[in-house]
Amino acid sequence: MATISDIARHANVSKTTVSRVLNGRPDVDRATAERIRQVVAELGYVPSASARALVNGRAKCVGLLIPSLDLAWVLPLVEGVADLVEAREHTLTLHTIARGQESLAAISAQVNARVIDGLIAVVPRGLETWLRGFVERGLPIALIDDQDLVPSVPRIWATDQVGGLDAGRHLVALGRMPAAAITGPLDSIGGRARLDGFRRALAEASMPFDPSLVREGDWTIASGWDGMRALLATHPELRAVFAANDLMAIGAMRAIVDSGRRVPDDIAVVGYDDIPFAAQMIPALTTIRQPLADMARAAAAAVLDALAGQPWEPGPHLFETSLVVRESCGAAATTSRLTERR
Amino acid sequence: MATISDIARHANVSKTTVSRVLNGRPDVDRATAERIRQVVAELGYVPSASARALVNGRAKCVGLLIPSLDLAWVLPLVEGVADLVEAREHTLTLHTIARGQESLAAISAQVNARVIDGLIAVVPRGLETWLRGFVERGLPIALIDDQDLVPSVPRIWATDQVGGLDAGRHLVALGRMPAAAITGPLDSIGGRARLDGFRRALAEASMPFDPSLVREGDWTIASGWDGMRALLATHPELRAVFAANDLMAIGAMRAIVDSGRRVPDDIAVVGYDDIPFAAQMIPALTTIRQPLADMARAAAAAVLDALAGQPWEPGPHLFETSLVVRESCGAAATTSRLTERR
DNA sequence: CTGTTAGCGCATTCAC
DNA sequence: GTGAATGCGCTAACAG
Repeated sequence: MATISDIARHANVSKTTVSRVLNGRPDVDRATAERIRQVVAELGYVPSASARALVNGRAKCVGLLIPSLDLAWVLPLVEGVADLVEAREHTLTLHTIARGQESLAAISAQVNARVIDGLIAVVPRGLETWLRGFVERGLPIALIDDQDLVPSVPRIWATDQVGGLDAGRHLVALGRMPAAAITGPLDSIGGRARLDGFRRALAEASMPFDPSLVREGDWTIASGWDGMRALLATHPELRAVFAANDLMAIGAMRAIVDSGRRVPDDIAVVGYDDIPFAAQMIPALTTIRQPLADMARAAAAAVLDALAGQPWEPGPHLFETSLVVRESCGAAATTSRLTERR
Repeated sequence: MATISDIARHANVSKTTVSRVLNGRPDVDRATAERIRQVVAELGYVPSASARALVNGRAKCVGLLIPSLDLAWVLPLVEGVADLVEAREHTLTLHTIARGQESLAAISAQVNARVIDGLIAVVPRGLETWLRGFVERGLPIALIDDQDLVPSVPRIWATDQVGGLDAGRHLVALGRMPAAAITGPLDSIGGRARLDGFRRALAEASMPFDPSLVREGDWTIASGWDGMRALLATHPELRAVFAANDLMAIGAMRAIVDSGRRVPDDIAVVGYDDIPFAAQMIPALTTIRQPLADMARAAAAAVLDALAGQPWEPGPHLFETSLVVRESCGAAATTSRLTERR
């Protein structure tokens, strides 16, 4: 492997000059610069990332921390982040907390060893302490969908309450009452906001709100299934259900079918997130779309900007949700299905 | 940030000695070692990764190259790799070829800059040249599901033909004839092998093989949908279809439903891969399971072992496929559904 | 415009 | 058992 010294020797200049043209400094003679570039190309020279990292104090690398890849809604996030990080010529490292504390310790080690310059985190509860530690050490961080637990960093968020509202309104407009809700954990901001929105939609329509029509889930398919089964048992007259994420909606759909009912004929379901598979379900899932990839790009941009020395913008960055009407509520625009699949 | 010098000073020893205990060398006095460890803990010292990388020539980092995160079957692969890489105390960088040549160039740059010590690649066609280049530069590589295009590296594979055979046998046993097939690209080894297995199953049962019952897809949902529509148009008497991957199977299911038929009542479908969502489809998809996560771990192990100086085992590593019976063929073990969902 | 000197943080000879 | 010196490949003063 060629080093900067090799280039310097072959081009009859000092390492410094080579370094200058490598970093695009203007104060180099056109001719020498060209000659150096020539040699660089001939020898196929590429500067050592570790040497640069050592001297610059930056590895040009950002980490992405996610709870797990099992959660389908993280995929658009990973894609969005990967996209921007690569475009800005940084490396992306992937970290999950699949192995619990052990994983956290590993990530913490990476941070301390300065292998990553910044972190984009999709925060599960219970990570605040670690994250705060990182912030204190001066690590640029952006949080996606967080719990407001780590203040003074950029937080990327979507309009949860509006989302719940739109979901509820859709069901109301379709006359699918009574409608139940399977919520996210109610000790999470997002979980509460989505439910609040839903309740507001009912209130708008002067529909009574029945607490027994609400089941608290934990974002998993299994909890959606459980919640729906319970709901169906106690409220056989149900006409619709709003699940606070698509995973739970999928679980709910299964429970509905298992009970011998049909979607959407007997029960309408609207989900939340618009994960890639929502459009592939049969019937295709009507859902509240979060612009996950855009949110991810915003998060990545925040830490990348910070690393580039640009103004740091702590606080919430809000993104808009939107209702995606498909088949699971019986109000499908049939043609759209085809479009989505090609 | 504390450096090794700080530790040395605080512990009244030389940097050399600190380095020794840090790297677990035996030739250090018990007491001094203990004292040093003490100081390290107190100051929360963590060695700089870049400094180490520079002097060791290794960054303790391996890259994972995948075509895209949109392909659901890569998820278990990413998980498997992430799992093992983390366990072996390395960093995992993620690379997609979402932006085509540009992406490749970026990855190539990373390799040349020595940010990664090894590479695990899920090889789409068209990458052979790049990959060969990496191999020539001495980069440890493992290939998952490759096309046999890069010889002399470990290649992780599953028993494609057996998979196709099992799928065909299942349909034969169920009496679901005539059965069609939507294949992968027939210029890929895997695509051909799965079809060959399927044909063998028909031959075993002395069923005639009708070429018009075979449609070539490209692994995408859209191609599964297209293929199924064409099949249905020309062969309305169809009773079953074998799709060479789950994505195409999902597309096929949609086409079947769009045509007014039902799965599995009218047409049985069996897929291939067992992606996470296969079990969540309604009806749940019967499929040929590839132990994707295990395969990924094997790939990761191969490059990690190579990096650890252990024997390099080029050539194919074969994994076994297995039939997972769910609902889409009408032969469901009903209880299993619940188990899978919890 | 260019080269000399120094040092980033660590591991590794080689002495002692 | 321990330490002083040297260098990994690169960038950053500081001179000229």
